Amino acid sequence: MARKINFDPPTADASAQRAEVHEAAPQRSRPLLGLERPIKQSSALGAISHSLGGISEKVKRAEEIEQKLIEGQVIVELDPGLIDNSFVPDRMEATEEQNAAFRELIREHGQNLPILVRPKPNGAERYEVAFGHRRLRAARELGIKVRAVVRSLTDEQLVIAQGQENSGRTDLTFIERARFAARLEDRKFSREIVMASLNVDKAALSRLIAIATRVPAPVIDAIGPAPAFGRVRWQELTDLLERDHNRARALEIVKAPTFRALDTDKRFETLADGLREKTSRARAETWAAKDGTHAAKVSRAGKKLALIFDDRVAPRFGDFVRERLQALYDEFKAADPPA
DNA sequence: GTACCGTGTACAGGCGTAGG
DNA sequence: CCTACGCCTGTACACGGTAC
Repeated sequence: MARKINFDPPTADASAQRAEVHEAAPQRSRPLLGLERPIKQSSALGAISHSLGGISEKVKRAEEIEQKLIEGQVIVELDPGLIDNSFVPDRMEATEEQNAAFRELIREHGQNLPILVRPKPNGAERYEVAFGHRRLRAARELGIKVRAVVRSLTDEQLVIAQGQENSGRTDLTFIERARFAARLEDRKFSREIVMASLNVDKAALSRLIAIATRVPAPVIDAIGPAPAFGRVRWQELTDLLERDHNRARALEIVKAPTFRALDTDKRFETLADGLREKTSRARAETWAAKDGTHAAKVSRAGKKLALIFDDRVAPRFGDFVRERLQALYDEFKAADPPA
């Protein structure tokens, strides 16, 4: 299990730096409307590391992470127009139905949990969201203020907060996580940071990045988040894409209007099926004897090779071969002994 | 040579679902 | 309701490459 990273600097002046962070948000002269409700001063971010072990429900865990991140901070109401999305996107675009449902939830019950933003590092009078993208979007669309906690965060802290919140909630699909990891890697974040952000170990991170970079971006975009498919199926698709001319074929398949009309999981399945068919057909060949009889078919799929005998073409030839498998195997071993 | 890192493979456990 | 099954996820471990 990868550990959570501690946001507090491990130096002797950690408390001084924390105090600075706490003061930073209220001091900035930004058009902050609405309430300013100090909760309590505490070692908010650092506490994440110690408190999540026994909580089983994912949503509770995500909320706990959020609580720790916003604990001790001032909640303000911000104009969504002043807030930009994270510089590293994570979630793929939700469907309009999902957005509408979430919007209605906010409209009816209000925004219970604040989002986390940081002042833009370039000094402009704008903010950048670490987590709460959906709440922000809903507020934008409803034309209402969004309740937010403002913290000064480094780039590393921002992506860790963003990633850990998503990991806790597990509402990012495998490919969304893979993309997020690859984007962080692209931006030269250390493996340490990316591992902490996604809450994965180095092996898992390696797989995430490998898949996100080996599958062409247009293919991922065309498939979408595919929530029904995890690491194994994406790995399989990645392998399929790297065989023969499957890459070009995949790009053709995803362009088709009929493909785009499917939902995201169906798109994944359709593409995988299409590439599998192509692979097996391309590798199936007929073996012809010297007398011209098409006595067997050889079909290769991945690491498996199948021989198919047709009794109508070469009666009993299949049984003949089967009875001699041991002799063939012995001959094979003698000719090609293991190293 | 040793330590570390990234990668790939195999396996076990958990979870959801279909079928009896 | 129980069981079998398939799939996803986390983990352990081995291997190759690289830095020291």
